[in-house]
Amino acid sequence: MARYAGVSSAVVSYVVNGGPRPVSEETSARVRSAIDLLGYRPNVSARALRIGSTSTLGLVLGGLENPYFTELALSIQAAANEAGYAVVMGNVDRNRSAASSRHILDDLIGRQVDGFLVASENATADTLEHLQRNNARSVVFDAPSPIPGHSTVGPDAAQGARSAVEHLVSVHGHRDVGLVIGDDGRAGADARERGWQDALRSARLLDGPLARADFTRAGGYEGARRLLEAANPPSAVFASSELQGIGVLYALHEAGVRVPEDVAVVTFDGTAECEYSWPSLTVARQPVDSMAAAAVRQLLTPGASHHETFPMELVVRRSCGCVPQPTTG
Amino acid sequence: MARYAGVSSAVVSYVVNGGPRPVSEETSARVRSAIDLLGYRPNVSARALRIGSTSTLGLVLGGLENPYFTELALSIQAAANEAGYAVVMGNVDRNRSAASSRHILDDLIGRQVDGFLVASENATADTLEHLQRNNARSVVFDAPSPIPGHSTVGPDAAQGARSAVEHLVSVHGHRDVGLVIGDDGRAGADARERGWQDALRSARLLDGPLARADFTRAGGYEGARRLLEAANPPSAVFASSELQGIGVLYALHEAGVRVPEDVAVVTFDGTAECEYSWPSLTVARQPVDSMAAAAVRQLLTPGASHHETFPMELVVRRSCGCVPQPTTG
DNA sequence: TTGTAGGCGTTATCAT
DNA sequence: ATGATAACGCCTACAA
Repeated sequence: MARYAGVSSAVVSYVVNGGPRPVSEETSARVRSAIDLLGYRPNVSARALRIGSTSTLGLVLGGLENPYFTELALSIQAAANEAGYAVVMGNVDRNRSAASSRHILDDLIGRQVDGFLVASENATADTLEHLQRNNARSVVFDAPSPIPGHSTVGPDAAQGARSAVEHLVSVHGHRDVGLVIGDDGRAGADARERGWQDALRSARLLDGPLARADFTRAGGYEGARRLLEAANPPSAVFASSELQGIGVLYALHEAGVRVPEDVAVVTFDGTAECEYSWPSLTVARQPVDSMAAAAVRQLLTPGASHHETFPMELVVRRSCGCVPQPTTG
Repeated sequence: MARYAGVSSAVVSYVVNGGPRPVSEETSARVRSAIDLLGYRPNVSARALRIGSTSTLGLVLGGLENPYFTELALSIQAAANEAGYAVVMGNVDRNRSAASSRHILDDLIGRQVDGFLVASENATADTLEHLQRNNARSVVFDAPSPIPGHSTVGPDAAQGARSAVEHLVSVHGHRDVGLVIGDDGRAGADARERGWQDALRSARLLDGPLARADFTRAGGYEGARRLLEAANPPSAVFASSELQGIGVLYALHEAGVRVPEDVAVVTFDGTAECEYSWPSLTVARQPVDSMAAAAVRQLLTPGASHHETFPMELVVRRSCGCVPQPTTG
């Protein structure tokens, strides 16, 4: 006990956290030296027990194998640490069932985390309700749209998608732009799909062909295969997630189709992976850092819940045709 | 307080954790029903304070932007959860200085984690010593070689590298295999470099050209550029990390060099990213799951510290020349 | 400015 | 088989 080191008792508490009461410079110095002499560290469990706060946030997130989510998680980490909070990952297991996700929440609740950061894809009605029942603070990130009664943060996905497709149309003159997108069972519900549509319609073009497949590399591959097998394949493709974009590229290469000469590609998300794909992918990039910071801020500052939206930025690279290819083909 | 719900006191403890003392079936049932009636959850902080254990492991790991480390972290998570432990990430920030990494450790120590999983690249003498001084259990993972007095887990990197280079030599007949590898200041110290050398020498070939660069995509790009600029570039390249392999591919494409026809490539690590690169990368794959499980096991089971090594597996794909290319070039 | 003491929710020991 | 009770380490009135 550090108390024996100096001569004081609860004064050490005052010193450790600029306590509610002032301490004379002299004793304060003595305590501090004793602290790092004895290598004293406040016991977080005891503090948590007393205070009722663990300075810990729970991150509920599946699919960290998607580099976009990895980046998001890292940024959230950084933002949380910045604010003095640690992050414990909500047991993101590969095979997430309803039961397991309930289990995850209960574990985190039991650990007395001060708040929950829930990825949109994990924010089922069930989950949100469970959280509310245990009156836990929470914010949903990567949210495509507001969720009544909950704080949400997300990109302006429609705008991002639109800007990518508009680039294809107005700069490169494509008139037939296909879409590879996920299938959440609600056709047309995805903002990315709307953005793609908007861009085409306001250019007075017909909706291009569309392939629904998983939001994975394999899904992108499969979607592109379907597009290619048509009698009249499109001259450009918008892959609505970077992972799919990578798969699209693979399918195109495998089929001997040149990118961007034969088919141009643009995509959505924008991690490091699509910077070093070949060709490098033109992409509507998510403002990951800003969104992460906003999510943590919303979680930590009291106030009415609302939806916060962030603009996406078009990053132009080779796959749309902007950078000349080497003299290969 | 759940105690008022039933009529008992510490019996609830016995029933919650099959306690050290038996409980009659009748009261046990009464307690259990009270528990989920009141939605009671044991307070982990209090338990930790009393018991001295938090059922939490600290993961000290920089560079999660490398998908190999992401996979490793995920597997460690899974293994830890399996064993009933949560994982809190050791504030992996982008700009890790000595001071910050010390700060990370102290935070984790204060949180009373039951043990530390430290990535080899973060396991500086300083860090290890600090851990020992605070008598914290720890294990170093992704360790290239034993560290006296510490538990370590790592791949048999020399064997993995050798098998990749041997494939190039014996199956595809390459006689001039370049190496792109990191620079840790100790030339020749890396087991991957030794494996590459061994494979060449036992085939009675001369050491190929060698480029040292960062273990990143950009590093691989830069290394490949240097190899290409030589008057006599090699006919094959071993990139000693997957990230570098991706960068090598990019540089080759950009220069209009065909892979694998003009230059073959093999690499090391083996996450999903190199499965969908073009061409897909032949790779010596790390046994991520086994290593993660072993690290957690070593950390949790008492016993003398030792070094545990895991064999790597060669995954053959297109970049070495095994799969015929489409009729493009 | 500093010391004393009570209590946060658990578990474990000691009685009963 | 179960009820009381002390103690884990910290924070914070309150007293000095």
